[in-house]
Amino acid sequence: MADGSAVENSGRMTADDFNPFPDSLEELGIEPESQPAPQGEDPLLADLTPPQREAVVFGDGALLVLAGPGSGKTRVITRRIAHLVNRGVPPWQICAVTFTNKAAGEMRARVGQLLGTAGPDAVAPEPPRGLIVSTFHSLCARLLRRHVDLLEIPGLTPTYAIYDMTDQRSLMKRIIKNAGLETGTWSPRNVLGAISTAKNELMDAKQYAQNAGDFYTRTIAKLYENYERDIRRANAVDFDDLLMLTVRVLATSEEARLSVSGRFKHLLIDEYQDTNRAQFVIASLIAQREDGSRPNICVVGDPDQSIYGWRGADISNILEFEKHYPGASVVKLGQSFRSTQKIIQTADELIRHNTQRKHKDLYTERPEGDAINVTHCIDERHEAQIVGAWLREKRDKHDLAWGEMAIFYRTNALSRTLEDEMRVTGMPYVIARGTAFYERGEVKDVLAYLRVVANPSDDVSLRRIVNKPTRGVGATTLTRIDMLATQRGMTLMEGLVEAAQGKVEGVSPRAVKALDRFLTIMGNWTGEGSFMGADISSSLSELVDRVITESGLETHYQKLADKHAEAVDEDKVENLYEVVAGAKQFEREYDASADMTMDPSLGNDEIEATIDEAPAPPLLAMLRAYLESVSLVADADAVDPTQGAVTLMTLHAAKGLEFPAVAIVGMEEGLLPHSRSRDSSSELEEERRLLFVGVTRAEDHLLLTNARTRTHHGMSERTIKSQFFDELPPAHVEINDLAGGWGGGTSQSGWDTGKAIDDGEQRFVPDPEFASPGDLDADGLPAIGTRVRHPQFGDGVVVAVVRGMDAKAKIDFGRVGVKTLILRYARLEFL
DNA sequence: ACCGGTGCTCTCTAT
DNA sequence: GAGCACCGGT
Repeated sequence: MADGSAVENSGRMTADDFNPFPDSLEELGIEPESQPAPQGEDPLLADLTPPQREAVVFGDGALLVLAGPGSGKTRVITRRIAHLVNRGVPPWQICAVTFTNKAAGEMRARVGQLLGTAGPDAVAPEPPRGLIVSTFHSLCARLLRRHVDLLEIPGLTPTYAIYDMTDQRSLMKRIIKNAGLETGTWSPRNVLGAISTAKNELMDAKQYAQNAGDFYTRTIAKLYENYERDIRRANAVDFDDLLMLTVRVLATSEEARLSVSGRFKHLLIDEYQDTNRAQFVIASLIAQREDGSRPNICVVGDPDQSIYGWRGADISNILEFEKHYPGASVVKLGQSFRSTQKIIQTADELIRHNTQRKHKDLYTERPEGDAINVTHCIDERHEAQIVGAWLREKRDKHDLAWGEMAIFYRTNALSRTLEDEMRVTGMPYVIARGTAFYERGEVKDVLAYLRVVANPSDDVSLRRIVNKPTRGVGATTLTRIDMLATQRGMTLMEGLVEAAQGKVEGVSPRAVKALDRFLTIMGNWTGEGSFMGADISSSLSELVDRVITESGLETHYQKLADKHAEAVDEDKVENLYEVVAGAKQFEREYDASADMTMDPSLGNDEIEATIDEAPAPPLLAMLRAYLESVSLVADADAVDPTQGAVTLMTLHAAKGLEFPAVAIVGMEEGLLPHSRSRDSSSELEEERRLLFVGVTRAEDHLLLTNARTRTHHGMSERTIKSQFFDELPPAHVEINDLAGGWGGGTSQSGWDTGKAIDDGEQRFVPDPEFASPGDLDADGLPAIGTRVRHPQFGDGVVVAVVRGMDAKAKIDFGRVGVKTLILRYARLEFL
């Protein structure tokens, strides 16, 4: 990768965790682990510390590994898997669960390497066939696909779609409106949040309704019921359903549970501190032994790195593991092989400020290392420049590659300024946002077509494409059909079929014709539903290719590009073909056996046979598997240190990774800790753990920055530096104040600038360096803190500025309050 | 039915 | 600063 080019890392998911093995492990950025072992000693154990070794060789039963950051937990899991296989456990009886597809892929590659007897010029050894290394959601999607019929939920079949947040919102929005409620007071986001929490605690709509007392929860209960009704009618499940319905399958069907628990004799779970109630139950049900013997369950995690409480993660799963599994053994790994002493001690000092925690000693034998660099910056652009300069210095002076550095932030919105800076200065960068590619409109269009092909009931996808490209089926037509369909309890697709036959009143002849054409195209792809028609594509990528051309999407986007002649529109056409390419790659890498062996009717011999030679899957099965893998792509899957670029990502996505140099930006009250955690000490502690995770990703160099003013809501606002700065050990920190001092303490909560100004705190006294009278910037806008006089409101202070055509300033006029004025019109006098 | 413009709202993390 | 609902012109 040449300097100056930004890498667009789509993180396009291929055959998810099937077998995308690279030619060499170095390509994946994985260091070969095996080292020459002393004669006679097991090479799997040779370079391990005593506690690591204990965890690897631990026999049957329950094992909890409490692993501090950088203590080699991935190493322990992979060695343990390899050790089990060497001990004679058939690989297909082992199931390991990780947090991301990426982590699963790497773990599988490492196990393959450990077990391979490859000589110097042999190709990279493959992991043992049949070994399952997967994420909870992938595993559940696959299990559910095989067993869903056992649930006997009307409308839910193995071709179900997986609805992401956008799909859910669009569905919920319609439900709220249909219920006669305002989407303002009842925001889809909040309603779905409540439903998600309920599902994570395994509470279905009925149970939720039974517990609903007040008006608010009763309304949510009603919406929950309607949501369930509609998502089932669409033959779809959401992310939480994948877990909840898997629990239901395993809990209600003896056959399903026995087929899973009978197969997986060893269960290993990574990042156990982030499991929720549903995941805990799934693990218990899989691990449960029929003969009453002790479950072979090995969980690895670190309570101090629990950062998904907001998503239902229940830290007591790991804290009370010994209670759940009496007689469980515990191994503690406290020694870090990753970070320098200063970084470890800084992280340790920080996390000690959490009161709700069991202390764990962290230590390292690595060198003392550099001091942690804390730099206070003027604004976010300055901050981006500082980070850029710091990274460049790391490359020049410490000989680091771009791929060995990363920038973390609390919210995705912060990436923009950093991107701009890196583009301008020609520093190669990658944003770890695996879902980004699939969030593009044109890509969603193609996928929506494919989803409807696989599952005609998929209401949300059908609405998206029925008139895209425009074919004369407008809002009026659709409303008519929708009303009829709802009345008769049909799916929207069934309504369209009626309408195309001219059976729906109020649908114009023109629209009837358009619908007929639309349905004919769809029918051609699916072989009229049989998926085996004469005119049907034989391969997945061929189908995708046909969908793009025959739907009219290609022409539509090509016309757009011709009309505007802009790169953005050209990209859209390119992206359509990228989907075809992705499908082709999926085809090549898809291992059907992983799906086939989930069949509960298979005996051990049959599983072995299927693993050895899985039959080619029919097109529909292939399409399902492809859509499923696409739905389950995670942002962190896009992390690839071999791309020769600096990686930008959220602190959440950084979990489990490590880099020689790490910069964490936006260390401000309201951002880190986030404003939403202000009123809750447990949430504040989670914010602290989030920073702890970020800090402990660093091997050698760490930079922490904040900006004195930051653009927020399109407004430039004054900030307060993060209270976490005060929790770092001064001896290890080197402070670099480039923002000209910070008036006032950090203990005040005052993220809202307007409110804070009203309390007259000293910190808002304009800094002379920035608020010198009449001080205007390059855009002719007053700096924050500038004193102004208004003929009507009197004297005031600029507290925020909005750039753009109609530049506005938020001005605090004391008694009169804070006003937002359009600078062009405001009769302002600068003092 | 479609398209472009304007004005409004809400703004975290993510499988 | 983006996504959206709404409105008026074609």
